[in-house]
Amino acid sequence: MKPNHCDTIFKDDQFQTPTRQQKRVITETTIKKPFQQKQRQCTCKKSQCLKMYCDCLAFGEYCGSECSCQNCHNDDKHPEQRSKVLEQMVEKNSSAQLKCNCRKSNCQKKYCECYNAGVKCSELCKCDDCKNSVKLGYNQFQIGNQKFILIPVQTFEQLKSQQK
DNA sequence: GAGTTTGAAACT
DNA sequence: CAGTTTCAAACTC
Repeated sequence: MKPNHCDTIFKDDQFQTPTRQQKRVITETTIKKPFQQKQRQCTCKKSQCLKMYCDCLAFGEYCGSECSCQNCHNDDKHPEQRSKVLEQMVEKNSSAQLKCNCRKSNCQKKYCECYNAGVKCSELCKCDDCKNSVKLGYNQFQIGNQKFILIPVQTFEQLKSQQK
């Protein structure tokens, strides 16, 4: 599995863990280990945390103590099943495009992948009555009133050292 | 906190 | 490919 995740989002002086919907955008940028990452929390009951429904797995992470999942297989005791799913995930992500099929949310709620990632809906989308007018550049996200900028880890580390 | 709504992911 | 079901998160009350 190729290393392909950048998990650092820079917002003023705070750092946040990206959500599942932001992931597809993130995977195209720089890519390294998460920095000061908040433990992801899932509540999976039926998927055994072995499907993309699981937020932790969707990021290639193990479930942790913060999770309240049931019958979790996203741990180091099920390496074969886990790696199999992750390989499929990488294949999908390598050609991933941000597109939604929203019917009722007008692409104005976080149900919409595009909206949640702060990306304007495109012609790839099949959404109904789209009102998603978010117009941020690549690597930028807006959630509520807060804007987020995705930056390379190296840049992040530079900024961090400058702040001291 | 419980129940409902939503749409991606999975399945057929 | 399209339609349906399953699922967990987003949302509402």
